[in-house]
Amino acid sequence: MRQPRGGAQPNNFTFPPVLKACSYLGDFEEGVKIHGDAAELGYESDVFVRNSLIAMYSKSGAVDTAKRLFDEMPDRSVVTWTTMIGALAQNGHPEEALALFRRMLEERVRPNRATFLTVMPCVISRGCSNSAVASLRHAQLIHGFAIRSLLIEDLMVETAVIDSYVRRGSLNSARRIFDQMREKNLVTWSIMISGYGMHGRGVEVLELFNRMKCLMKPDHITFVSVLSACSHAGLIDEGWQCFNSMTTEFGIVAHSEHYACMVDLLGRAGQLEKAREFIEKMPIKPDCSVWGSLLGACRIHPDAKITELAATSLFELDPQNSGRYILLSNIYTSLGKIEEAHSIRVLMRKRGVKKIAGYTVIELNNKLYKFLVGDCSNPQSDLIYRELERLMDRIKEAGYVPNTNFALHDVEEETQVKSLYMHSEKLAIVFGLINTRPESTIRVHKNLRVCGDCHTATKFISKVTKRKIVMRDSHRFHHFSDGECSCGDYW
DNA sequence: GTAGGGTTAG
Repeated sequence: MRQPRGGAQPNNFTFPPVLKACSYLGDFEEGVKIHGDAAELGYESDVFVRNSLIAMYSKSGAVDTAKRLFDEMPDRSVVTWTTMIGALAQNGHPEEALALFRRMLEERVRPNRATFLTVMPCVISRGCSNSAVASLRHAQLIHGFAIRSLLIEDLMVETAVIDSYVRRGSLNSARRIFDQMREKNLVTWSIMISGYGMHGRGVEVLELFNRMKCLMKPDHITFVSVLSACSHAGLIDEGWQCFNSMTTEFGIVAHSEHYACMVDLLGRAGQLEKAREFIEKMPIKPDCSVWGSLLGACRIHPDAKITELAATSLFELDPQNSGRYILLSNIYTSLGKIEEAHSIRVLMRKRGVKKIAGYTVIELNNKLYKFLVGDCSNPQSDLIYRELERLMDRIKEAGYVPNTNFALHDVEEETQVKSLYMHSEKLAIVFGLINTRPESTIRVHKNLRVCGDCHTATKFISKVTKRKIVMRDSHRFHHFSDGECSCGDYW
Protein backbone atom coordinates (compact mmCIF):
# COMPACT_ATOMS: atom_id res chain seq x y z
CA MET A 1 0.00 0.00 0.00
CA ARG A 2 2.84 2.38 0.80
CA GLN A 3 4.42 2.49 -2.61
CA PRO A 4 1.98 1.35 -5.22
CA ARG A 5 3.77 -0.37 -8.01
CA GLY A 6 2.76 -0.14 -11.62
CA GLY A 7 1.05 3.17 -10.97
CA ALA A 8 -2.06 1.60 -9.40
CA GLN A 9 -3.39 4.20 -6.97
CA PRO A 10 -5.65 3.18 -4.11
CA ASN A 11 -8.94 5.08 -4.05
CA ASN A 12 -11.52 5.65 -1.32
CA PHE A 13 -13.01 2.21 -1.98
CA THR A 14 -9.68 0.56 -1.22
CA PHE A 15 -9.28 1.73 2.35
CA PRO A 16 -12.23 0.25 4.29
CA PRO A 17 -11.55 -3.43 3.52
CA VAL A 18 -7.84 -2.98 4.07
CA LEU A 19 -8.39 -1.31 7.43
CA LYS A 20 -10.81 -4.09 8.35
CA ALA A 21 -8.10 -6.61 7.50
CA CYS A 22 -5.67 -4.81 9.84
CA SER A 23 -8.18 -5.11 12.68
CA TYR A 24 -8.78 -8.73 11.83
CA LEU A 25 -5.06 -9.49 11.88
CA GLY A 26 -4.46 -7.30 14.91
CA ASP A 27 -1.85 -5.37 12.95
CA PHE A 28 -2.60 -1.88 14.20
CA GLU A 29 0.83 -0.53 13.37
CA GLU A 30 -0.04 -1.13 9.74
CA GLY A 31 -3.45 0.40 10.36
CA VAL A 32 -1.87 3.64 11.54
CA LYS A 33 0.41 3.70 8.47
CA ILE A 34 -2.59 3.23 6.22
CA HIS A 35 -4.30 6.08 8.04
CA GLY A 36 -1.29 8.18 7.02
CA ASP A 37 -1.64 7.08 3.41
CA ALA A 38 -5.34 7.89 3.38
CA ALA A 39 -4.64 11.36 4.77
CA GLU A 40 -1.88 11.93 2.24
CA LEU A 41 -4.11 10.97 -0.66
CA GLY A 42 -6.92 13.17 0.60
CA TYR A 43 -9.34 10.40 1.51
CA GLU A 44 -9.41 10.98 5.25
CA SER A 45 -12.60 13.01 5.00
CA ASP A 46 -14.51 10.34 3.07
CA VAL A 47 -17.29 9.08 5.34
CA PHE A 48 -16.60 5.42 4.60
CA VAL A 49 -12.86 5.82 5.18
CA ARG A 50 -13.51 7.78 8.38
CA ASN A 51 -15.87 5.14 9.71
CA SER A 52 -13.37 2.42 8.95
CA LEU A 53 -10.65 4.38 10.74
CA ILE A 54 -12.84 4.85 13.81
CA ALA A 55 -13.59 1.13 13.82
CA MET A 56 -9.91 0.24 13.43
CA TYR A 57 -8.81 2.52 16.30
CA SER A 58 -11.64 1.21 18.42
CA LYS A 59 -10.50 -2.38 17.93
CA SER A 60 -6.91 -1.39 18.79
CA GLY A 61 -8.17 0.15 22.02
CA ALA A 62 -7.30 3.72 21.01
CA VAL A 63 -10.69 5.20 21.88
CA ASP A 64 -9.29 8.72 22.21
CA THR A 65 -8.06 8.72 18.64
CA ALA A 66 -11.37 7.27 17.50
CA LYS A 67 -13.22 9.98 19.41
CA ARG A 68 -11.05 12.72 17.90
CA LEU A 69 -11.79 11.47 14.38
CA PHE A 70 -15.48 11.36 15.25
CA ASP A 71 -15.53 14.87 16.71
CA GLU A 72 -13.72 16.37 13.74
CA MET A 73 -16.16 14.90 11.23
CA PRO A 74 -18.44 17.36 9.47
CA ASP A 75 -20.93 14.81 8.13
CA ARG A 76 -21.71 11.70 10.15
CA SER A 77 -23.84 8.81 9.00
CA VAL A 78 -25.80 6.37 11.16
CA VAL A 79 -22.87 4.03 10.78
CA THR A 80 -20.48 6.69 12.12
CA TRP A 81 -22.61 7.11 15.24
CA THR A 82 -23.05 3.38 15.68
CA THR A 83 -19.33 2.73 15.25
CA MET A 84 -18.42 5.39 17.81
CA ILE A 85 -21.04 4.18 20.29
CA GLY A 86 -19.62 0.67 19.84
CA ALA A 87 -16.08 1.98 20.32
CA LEU A 88 -17.05 3.41 23.71
CA ALA A 89 -19.15 0.42 24.72
CA GLN A 90 -16.48 -2.12 23.84
CA ASN A 91 -13.64 -0.26 25.50
CA GLY A 92 -15.14 -0.09 28.96
CA HIS A 93 -17.08 3.21 28.72
CA PRO A 94 -20.72 2.13 28.73
CA GLU A 95 -21.92 5.35 30.31
CA GLU A 96 -20.31 7.48 27.61
CA ALA A 97 -21.74 5.14 24.99
CA LEU A 98 -25.23 5.68 26.34
CA ALA A 99 -24.65 9.44 26.49
CA LEU A 100 -23.59 9.43 22.86
CA PHE A 101 -26.67 7.40 21.95
CA ARG A 102 -28.82 10.06 23.60
CA ARG A 103 -26.96 12.78 21.72
CA MET A 104 -27.58 10.90 18.50
CA LEU A 105 -31.32 10.89 19.18
CA GLU A 106 -31.21 14.60 20.07
CA GLU A 107 -29.54 15.35 16.75
CA ARG A 108 -32.39 13.51 15.05
CA VAL A 109 -30.26 10.77 13.57
CA ARG A 110 -32.44 7.70 13.17
CA PRO A 111 -30.87 4.66 14.81
CA ASN A 112 -31.27 1.30 13.13
CA ARG A 113 -31.02 -2.35 14.07
CA ALA A 114 -27.21 -2.32 14.36
CA THR A 115 -27.36 0.76 16.61
CA PHE A 116 -29.81 -1.01 18.86
CA LEU A 117 -27.68 -4.11 19.14
CA THR A 118 -24.63 -1.96 19.87
CA VAL A 119 -26.13 -0.01 22.78
CA MET A 120 -27.98 -2.97 24.21
CA PRO A 121 -24.98 -4.43 26.09
CA CYS A 122 -24.58 -1.10 27.92
CA VAL A 123 -28.09 -1.43 29.28
CA ILE A 124 -27.69 -5.11 30.00
CA SER A 125 -24.30 -4.44 31.65
CA ARG A 126 -23.05 -7.95 31.82
CA GLY A 127 -20.07 -9.10 33.79
CA CYS A 128 -18.96 -7.44 36.97
CA SER A 129 -16.53 -4.81 35.73
CA ASN A 130 -19.08 -2.48 34.19
CA SER A 131 -22.15 -3.57 36.04
CA ALA A 132 -24.61 -1.31 37.74
CA VAL A 133 -24.10 1.63 35.43
CA ALA A 134 -27.22 1.67 33.32
CA SER A 135 -30.41 2.89 34.87
CA LEU A 136 -33.84 1.56 34.15
CA ARG A 137 -34.48 4.87 32.38
CA HIS A 138 -31.89 4.02 29.75
CA ALA A 139 -33.33 0.57 29.33
CA GLN A 140 -36.82 1.98 28.87
CA LEU A 141 -35.53 4.53 26.38
CA ILE A 142 -33.97 1.83 24.27
CA HIS A 143 -36.75 -0.69 24.67
CA GLY A 144 -39.27 1.97 23.70
CA PHE A 145 -37.22 2.87 20.69
CA ALA A 146 -37.16 -0.77 19.62
CA ILE A 147 -40.94 -0.93 19.78
CA ARG A 148 -41.40 2.36 17.90
CA SER A 149 -38.94 1.29 15.25
CA LEU A 150 -40.89 -1.93 14.78
CA LEU A 151 -37.73 -3.85 15.55
CA ILE A 152 -39.39 -5.82 18.26
CA GLU A 153 -40.20 -8.67 15.90
CA ASP A 154 -36.57 -9.04 14.97
CA LEU A 155 -35.08 -12.24 16.35
CA MET A 156 -31.80 -10.73 17.51
CA VAL A 157 -33.46 -7.66 18.98
CA GLU A 158 -36.00 -9.77 20.85
CA THR A 159 -33.18 -11.91 22.18
CA ALA A 160 -31.39 -8.82 23.44
CA VAL A 161 -34.58 -7.61 25.15
CA ILE A 162 -34.96 -11.00 26.85
CA ASP A 163 -31.37 -10.70 28.02
CA SER A 164 -32.01 -7.25 29.46
CA TYR A 165 -35.06 -8.47 31.37
CA VAL A 166 -33.22 -11.49 32.73
CA ARG A 167 -30.39 -9.31 33.93
CA ARG A 168 -32.64 -6.80 35.56
CA GLY A 169 -34.28 -9.57 37.48
CA SER A 170 -37.56 -9.75 35.57
CA LEU A 171 -37.52 -13.43 34.69
CA ASN A 172 -41.25 -13.52 34.04
CA SER A 173 -41.15 -10.69 31.51
CA ALA A 174 -38.27 -12.44 29.79
CA ARG A 175 -40.17 -15.70 29.67
CA ARG A 176 -43.28 -14.02 28.29
CA ILE A 177 -41.36 -12.67 25.30
CA PHE A 178 -39.54 -15.97 24.93
CA ASP A 179 -42.80 -17.93 24.76
CA GLN A 180 -44.34 -15.56 22.24
CA MET A 181 -41.42 -15.55 19.83
CA ARG A 182 -42.16 -17.05 16.47
CA GLU A 183 -38.61 -18.14 15.99
CA LYS A 184 -35.79 -18.80 18.46
CA ASN A 185 -32.17 -19.57 17.79
CA LEU A 186 -29.33 -21.06 19.80
CA VAL A 187 -28.56 -17.72 21.42
CA THR A 188 -32.16 -17.18 22.52
CA TRP A 189 -32.26 -20.59 24.18
CA SER A 190 -28.84 -20.17 25.79
CA ILE A 191 -29.79 -16.82 27.29
CA MET A 192 -33.08 -18.08 28.68
CA ILE A 193 -31.39 -21.16 30.17
CA SER A 194 -28.54 -19.20 31.73
CA GLY A 195 -31.13 -16.71 32.97
CA TYR A 196 -32.86 -19.40 34.98
CA GLY A 197 -29.43 -20.49 36.20
CA MET A 198 -28.59 -16.97 37.39
CA HIS A 199 -31.78 -17.01 39.42
CA GLY A 200 -31.14 -20.48 40.81
CA ARG A 201 -34.12 -22.10 39.06
CA GLY A 202 -32.73 -25.56 38.36
CA VAL A 203 -36.03 -27.19 37.43
CA GLU A 204 -36.69 -24.72 34.62
CA VAL A 205 -33.09 -25.01 33.44
CA LEU A 206 -33.45 -28.73 32.82
CA GLU A 207 -36.95 -28.38 31.42
CA LEU A 208 -35.83 -25.84 28.82
CA PHE A 209 -32.64 -27.70 28.03
CA ASN A 210 -34.58 -30.89 27.34
CA ARG A 211 -37.00 -29.05 25.09
CA MET A 212 -34.18 -27.32 23.29
CA LYS A 213 -32.33 -30.56 22.58
CA CYS A 214 -35.31 -31.79 20.52
CA LEU A 215 -35.19 -28.70 18.32
CA MET A 216 -31.50 -28.00 17.73
CA LYS A 217 -28.00 -29.05 18.66
CA PRO A 218 -26.71 -27.23 21.74
CA ASP A 219 -23.24 -25.73 21.38
CA HIS A 220 -20.35 -25.36 23.83
CA ILE A 221 -21.83 -22.14 25.22
CA THR A 222 -25.18 -23.79 25.95
CA PHE A 223 -23.30 -26.38 27.97
CA VAL A 224 -21.53 -23.74 30.04
CA SER A 225 -24.94 -22.23 30.81
CA VAL A 226 -26.45 -25.58 31.72
CA LEU A 227 -23.49 -26.81 33.77
CA SER A 228 -23.15 -23.60 35.76
CA ALA A 229 -26.91 -23.55 36.28
CA CYS A 230 -26.75 -27.13 37.64
CA SER A 231 -24.00 -26.09 39.98
CA HIS A 232 -25.93 -23.05 41.26
CA ALA A 233 -28.99 -25.21 41.82
CA GLY A 234 -27.07 -28.06 43.43
CA LEU A 235 -28.01 -30.55 40.69
CA ILE A 236 -24.95 -32.79 41.00
CA ASP A 237 -26.12 -35.90 39.17
CA GLU A 238 -27.79 -33.94 36.40
CA GLY A 239 -24.60 -31.92 35.98
CA TRP A 240 -22.52 -35.06 35.55
CA GLN A 241 -25.02 -36.40 33.05
CA CYS A 242 -24.87 -33.20 31.00
CA PHE A 243 -21.10 -33.15 31.07
CA ASN A 244 -20.89 -36.73 29.82
CA SER A 245 -23.58 -36.33 27.19
CA MET A 246 -21.80 -33.25 25.85
CA THR A 247 -19.06 -35.43 24.35
CA THR A 248 -20.78 -38.76 23.86
CA GLU A 249 -24.08 -37.49 22.50
CA PHE A 250 -23.18 -34.17 20.91
CA GLY A 251 -19.51 -34.58 20.04
CA ILE A 252 -18.46 -31.36 21.76
CA VAL A 253 -14.93 -31.39 23.17
CA ALA A 254 -14.81 -30.19 26.76
CA HIS A 255 -12.81 -26.99 27.28
CA SER A 256 -11.42 -25.49 30.43
CA GLU A 257 -14.63 -23.54 31.04
CA HIS A 258 -16.57 -26.80 31.16
CA TYR A 259 -14.04 -28.33 33.53
CA ALA A 260 -14.24 -25.20 35.66
CA CYS A 261 -18.01 -25.61 35.86
CA MET A 262 -17.61 -29.23 36.96
CA VAL A 263 -15.04 -28.33 39.61
CA ASP A 264 -17.45 -25.65 40.77
CA LEU A 265 -20.30 -28.18 40.85
CA LEU A 266 -18.33 -30.69 42.93
CA GLY A 267 -16.73 -28.05 45.11
CA ARG A 268 -19.95 -26.31 46.05
CA ALA A 269 -21.39 -29.67 47.03
CA GLY A 270 -18.47 -30.14 49.40
CA GLN A 271 -16.80 -32.89 47.38
CA LEU A 272 -13.40 -31.18 47.42
CA GLU A 273 -11.34 -34.33 47.17
CA LYS A 274 -13.36 -35.50 44.18
CA ALA A 275 -12.87 -32.09 42.57
CA ARG A 276 -9.11 -32.38 43.07
CA GLU A 277 -9.06 -35.84 41.48
CA PHE A 278 -11.16 -34.54 38.63
CA ILE A 279 -8.56 -31.82 37.95
CA GLU A 280 -5.76 -34.38 38.08
CA LYS A 281 -7.45 -36.49 35.43
CA MET A 282 -8.14 -33.61 33.08
CA PRO A 283 -6.79 -34.26 29.57
CA ILE A 284 -5.88 -30.56 29.19
CA LYS A 285 -3.79 -28.36 31.43
CA PRO A 286 -6.01 -26.75 34.07
CA ASP A 287 -6.05 -22.99 33.69
CA CYS A 288 -6.87 -20.28 36.20
CA SER A 289 -10.63 -20.67 35.77
CA VAL A 290 -10.36 -24.27 36.98
CA TRP A 291 -8.14 -23.41 39.95
CA GLY A 292 -10.35 -20.41 40.66
CA SER A 293 -13.37 -22.70 40.97
CA LEU A 294 -11.48 -24.92 43.38
CA LEU A 295 -10.45 -21.95 45.51
CA GLY A 296 -14.03 -20.69 45.38
CA ALA A 297 -15.19 -24.02 46.77
CA CYS A 298 -12.89 -23.53 49.77
CA ARG A 299 -14.78 -20.33 50.57
CA ILE A 300 -17.85 -22.45 51.36
CA HIS A 301 -16.00 -25.54 52.62
CA PRO A 302 -12.68 -24.36 54.07
CA ASP A 303 -9.89 -26.90 53.62
CA ALA A 304 -6.28 -25.95 54.27
CA LYS A 305 -4.63 -28.43 51.89
CA ILE A 306 -6.89 -27.77 48.92
CA THR A 307 -6.67 -24.01 49.50
CA GLU A 308 -2.88 -24.21 49.37
CA LEU A 309 -2.98 -26.25 46.17
CA ALA A 310 -5.33 -23.88 44.36
CA ALA A 311 -3.58 -20.76 45.63
CA THR A 312 -0.12 -21.90 44.52
CA SER A 313 -1.28 -22.45 40.95
CA LEU A 314 -3.29 -19.25 40.86
CA PHE A 315 -0.49 -17.01 42.04
CA GLU A 316 1.64 -18.38 39.26
CA LEU A 317 -0.99 -18.22 36.51
CA ASP A 318 -2.85 -15.05 37.49
CA PRO A 319 -0.86 -12.97 39.99
CA GLN A 320 -2.63 -9.68 39.26
CA ASN A 321 -6.18 -10.78 40.05
CA SER A 322 -7.15 -8.90 43.20
CA GLY A 323 -10.29 -10.92 43.91
CA ARG A 324 -8.25 -14.07 44.41
CA TYR A 325 -6.11 -12.46 47.12
CA ILE A 326 -9.18 -11.24 48.99
CA LEU A 327 -10.81 -14.65 48.67
CA LEU A 328 -7.70 -16.40 49.91
CA SER A 329 -7.32 -14.01 52.81
CA ASN A 330 -10.95 -14.60 53.81
CA ILE A 331 -10.52 -18.37 53.61
CA TYR A 332 -7.44 -18.22 55.84
CA THR A 333 -9.43 -16.18 58.33
CA SER A 334 -12.23 -18.71 58.46
CA LEU A 335 -9.60 -21.44 58.94
CA GLY A 336 -8.36 -19.46 61.93
CA LYS A 337 -5.06 -18.65 60.20
CA ILE A 338 -4.98 -14.96 61.00
CA GLU A 339 -1.25 -14.55 60.34
CA GLU A 340 -1.55 -16.04 56.85
CA ALA A 341 -4.60 -13.94 56.08
CA HIS A 342 -2.66 -10.84 56.99
CA SER A 343 0.39 -11.82 54.98
CA ILE A 344 -1.75 -12.30 51.87
CA ARG A 345 -2.94 -8.70 52.14
CA VAL A 346 0.66 -7.55 52.60
CA LEU A 347 1.72 -9.58 49.56
CA MET A 348 -1.04 -8.02 47.57
CA ARG A 349 0.11 -4.53 48.46
CA LYS A 350 3.73 -5.44 47.74
CA ARG A 351 2.84 -6.70 44.27
CA GLY A 352 0.87 -3.54 43.59
CA VAL A 353 -2.38 -5.44 43.00
CA LYS A 354 -5.22 -2.95 43.17
CA LYS A 355 -8.42 -3.87 44.94
CA ILE A 356 -11.65 -3.16 43.09
CA ALA A 357 -13.78 -0.98 45.30
CA GLY A 358 -17.06 -2.66 46.15
CA TYR A 359 -20.25 -0.67 45.75
CA THR A 360 -23.97 -1.21 45.72
CA VAL A 361 -26.45 0.65 43.57
CA ILE A 362 -30.15 1.12 44.14
CA GLU A 363 -32.58 2.83 41.82
CA LEU A 364 -35.38 5.02 43.09
CA ASN A 365 -37.69 7.12 40.91
CA ASN A 366 -35.45 6.79 37.87
CA LYS A 367 -32.40 7.89 39.80
CA LEU A 368 -29.40 5.77 40.72
CA TYR A 369 -27.93 5.95 44.21
CA LYS A 370 -24.51 4.48 44.74
CA PHE A 371 -23.07 3.43 48.10
CA LEU A 372 -19.48 2.62 49.01
CA VAL A 373 -18.35 1.11 52.34
CA GLY A 374 -18.97 3.61 55.12
CA ASP A 375 -20.42 6.04 52.60
CA CYS A 376 -21.63 9.35 54.04
CA SER A 377 -22.20 11.20 50.78
CA ASN A 378 -25.93 10.55 50.67
CA PRO A 379 -27.98 13.49 52.02
CA GLN A 380 -29.93 11.06 54.19
CA SER A 381 -26.79 9.53 55.70
CA ASP A 382 -27.65 10.39 59.30
CA LEU A 383 -31.04 8.78 58.99
CA ILE A 384 -29.60 5.75 57.19
CA TYR A 385 -27.07 5.05 59.94
CA ARG A 386 -29.65 5.52 62.69
CA GLU A 387 -32.05 3.14 60.93
CA LEU A 388 -29.22 0.70 60.27
CA GLU A 389 -28.34 0.58 63.95
CA ARG A 390 -31.97 -0.15 64.86
CA LEU A 391 -32.34 -2.75 62.14
CA MET A 392 -29.18 -4.57 63.22
CA ASP A 393 -30.52 -4.78 66.76
CA ARG A 394 -33.79 -6.19 65.46
CA ILE A 395 -32.16 -8.89 63.36
CA LYS A 396 -29.81 -9.80 66.20
CA GLU A 397 -32.87 -10.48 68.31
CA ALA A 398 -34.07 -12.71 65.49
CA GLY A 399 -30.85 -14.71 65.64
CA TYR A 400 -28.37 -12.92 63.37
CA VAL A 401 -24.75 -13.29 64.45
CA PRO A 402 -22.26 -10.96 62.75
CA ASN A 403 -19.56 -12.86 60.89
CA THR A 404 -16.36 -10.93 61.31
CA ASN A 405 -14.51 -13.15 58.84
CA PHE A 406 -15.62 -10.64 56.26
CA ALA A 407 -14.41 -7.59 58.12
CA LEU A 408 -10.96 -6.04 58.14
CA HIS A 409 -8.62 -8.06 60.29
CA ASP A 410 -6.14 -5.74 61.91
CA VAL A 411 -8.71 -4.07 64.13
CA GLU A 412 -10.50 -4.83 67.38
CA GLU A 413 -13.59 -6.99 67.23
CA GLU A 414 -16.00 -4.25 68.12
CA THR A 415 -14.66 -2.10 65.31
CA GLN A 416 -14.91 -5.09 63.00
CA VAL A 417 -18.59 -5.43 63.73
CA LYS A 418 -19.07 -1.72 63.10
CA SER A 419 -17.25 -1.94 59.78
CA LEU A 420 -19.48 -4.85 58.78
CA TYR A 421 -22.50 -2.65 59.41
CA MET A 422 -21.14 -0.10 57.00
CA HIS A 423 -20.91 -2.43 54.03
CA SER A 424 -22.39 -0.95 50.89
CA GLU A 425 -25.01 -3.70 50.61
CA LYS A 426 -26.52 -2.86 53.99
CA LEU A 427 -26.45 0.89 53.40
CA ALA A 428 -28.27 0.55 50.07
CA ILE A 429 -30.89 -1.77 51.53
CA VAL A 430 -31.62 0.53 54.45
CA PHE A 431 -31.86 3.46 52.05
CA GLY A 432 -34.39 1.43 50.08
CA LEU A 433 -36.37 0.51 53.19
CA ILE A 434 -36.63 4.14 54.21
CA ASN A 435 -37.68 5.45 50.82
CA THR A 436 -40.09 2.88 49.40
CA ARG A 437 -43.60 1.70 50.19
CA PRO A 438 -43.79 -1.19 52.67
CA GLU A 439 -45.17 -3.65 50.11
CA SER A 440 -42.67 -2.94 47.34
CA THR A 441 -39.71 -5.11 46.47
CA ILE A 442 -36.26 -3.67 47.06
CA ARG A 443 -33.83 -4.17 44.20
CA VAL A 444 -30.13 -3.59 44.70
CA HIS A 445 -27.12 -4.34 42.59
CA LYS A 446 -23.61 -5.03 43.84
CA ASN A 447 -20.63 -4.83 41.50
CA LEU A 448 -18.73 -7.67 43.25
CA ARG A 449 -19.96 -10.88 44.81
CA VAL A 450 -22.17 -10.20 47.80
CA CYS A 451 -20.33 -10.42 51.10
CA GLY A 452 -21.16 -13.48 53.20
CA ASP A 453 -22.19 -11.48 56.23
CA CYS A 454 -24.40 -9.20 54.14
CA HIS A 455 -26.00 -12.28 52.62
CA THR A 456 -26.89 -13.62 56.06
CA ALA A 457 -28.00 -10.23 57.32
CA THR A 458 -30.24 -9.69 54.28
CA LYS A 459 -32.02 -12.96 54.93
CA PHE A 460 -32.85 -11.75 58.42
CA ILE A 461 -33.80 -8.30 57.15
CA SER A 462 -36.29 -9.86 54.72
CA LYS A 463 -37.79 -11.73 57.65
CA VAL A 464 -38.14 -8.95 60.20
CA THR A 465 -39.27 -6.29 57.70
CA LYS A 466 -41.45 -8.68 55.65
CA ARG A 467 -39.90 -7.24 52.51
CA LYS A 468 -38.84 -8.97 49.34
CA ILE A 469 -35.28 -8.04 48.45
CA VAL A 470 -33.70 -8.87 45.12
CA MET A 471 -29.95 -8.54 44.98
CA ARG A 472 -27.98 -8.85 41.81
CA ASP A 473 -24.28 -9.44 42.33
CA SER A 474 -21.47 -10.07 39.88
CA HIS A 475 -22.41 -13.72 39.60
CA ARG A 476 -26.10 -14.21 40.03
CA PHE A 477 -29.37 -13.07 41.55
CA HIS A 478 -30.43 -13.55 45.13
CA HIS A 479 -34.16 -13.35 45.86
CA PHE A 480 -34.60 -12.83 49.60
CA SER A 481 -37.96 -13.47 51.17
CA ASP A 482 -39.08 -14.38 54.69
CA GLY A 483 -35.60 -15.23 55.92
CA GLU A 484 -34.66 -17.40 52.94
CA CYS A 485 -32.63 -16.82 49.81
CA SER A 486 -33.41 -18.35 46.41
CA CYS A 487 -29.80 -19.49 46.16
CA GLY A 488 -30.37 -21.76 49.15
CA ASP A 489 -27.00 -20.52 50.48
CA TYR A 490 -25.56 -22.47 47.62
CA TRP A 491 -23.51 -19.70 46.10
C1' DG B 1 -17.87 -2.24 -5.18
C1' DT B 2 -16.21 0.21 0.64
C1' DA B 3 -17.89 1.07 7.20
C1' DG B 4 -21.21 -0.57 12.34
C1' DG B 5 -24.42 -5.56 15.65
C1' DG B 6 -26.47 -10.19 19.71
C1' DT B 7 -24.94 -15.69 23.36
C1' DT B 8 -21.49 -18.73 28.40
C1' DA B 9 -18.69 -18.99 33.29
C1' DG B 10 -15.19 -18.79 37.41
